[in-house]
Amino acid sequence: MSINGNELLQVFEALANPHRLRIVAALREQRKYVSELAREVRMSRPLLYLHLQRLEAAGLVTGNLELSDSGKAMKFYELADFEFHVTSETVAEATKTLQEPPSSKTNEEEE
Amino acid sequence: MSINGNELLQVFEALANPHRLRIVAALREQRKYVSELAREVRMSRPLLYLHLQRLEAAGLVTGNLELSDSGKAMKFYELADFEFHVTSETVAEATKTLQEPPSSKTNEEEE
DNA sequence: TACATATGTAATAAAATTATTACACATGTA
DNA sequence: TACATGTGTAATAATTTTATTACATATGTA
Repeated sequence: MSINGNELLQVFEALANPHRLRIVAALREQRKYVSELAREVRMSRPLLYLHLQRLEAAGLVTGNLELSDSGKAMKFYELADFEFHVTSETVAEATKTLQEPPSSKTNEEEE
Repeated sequence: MSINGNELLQVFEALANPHRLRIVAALREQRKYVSELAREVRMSRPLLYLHLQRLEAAGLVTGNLELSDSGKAMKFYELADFEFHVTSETVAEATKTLQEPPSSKTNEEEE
C-alpha cells in the first residue's frame, strides 16, 4: 500500500514554502515550543501558527501542550518521522486515489 | 552533493497542485502534445501552459516543439527522470542552501 | 500591582496562484 | 474560402495563501 493521493498532495503543499522548510530544519535539532521557535525563525507567532498548522495537517510535525515546571503552558512541536520516495511512478500511483473536494463543478456537463 | 534548497522548493511547489500531479501521471504513459494533453486532463490550453511551465521550471518535464509529418507545429512534453528522497534530514540539508530572493526586508534591523 | 512571557484566535490586508477570456498566427482539408 | 486543428500570449478575474494587527487569557517574578 502506497500513500494516498490527497495525503501526498498535502505533504507537497506543506513543503512548498521556504518558511516551512526552515521550520522543519529548526525542529530537527530538538523539539521547541512555539514562542521559542518564533524567535528562532524570526516570525510572528500568529504567522508561525499558520505554518505549523499546515505542517501538522500534513503529518510532518506534531504539537503537544504541556505545563512547564513553573506551571506555565508551553506548546511543544516536534518532527514526525517521515520518508517519501518521489518519482514519476510514485506520483502517478498516488494520483490514482486523488480526488478533488466534492465542491465546484464536478459533474455539471460532459461532452 | 545533494539538491539545492531553492531547487527542492521549486519541486515541491510544482507538485503542490492536483492538476499538476495529474499531468505528471498522464505523461507517464508517453509524451504528448499540448492540445492532446489538454483534452485528456480536461483543461483549457492557456491554463495547461501555466502548469506545464511550472513543472518545466522545476525540471520535472521538458517541452519540445516539433513539426508533424504534415508540417504542423506540435509541442511535445515528456517527463524528466526525477527521484527525490524526502525526509526531515534531506529537507534540513537542502534548507541550508535556501535563500529568499534578494528583495523584501532582508537586513533592516536586528535586535 | 506592573511587567515579562506563555498560548490562542479573529479580523483584515497584501501578495501570489490559479483560471478565464480574447486574441494573433499557421497548416491541412473540404 | 471556410473550417478544424495546432501554437502562443496578454489582460483580467477569481481564489487561495501568506502576513499583519489587535485582541483575550494565564502564570511567575519584581
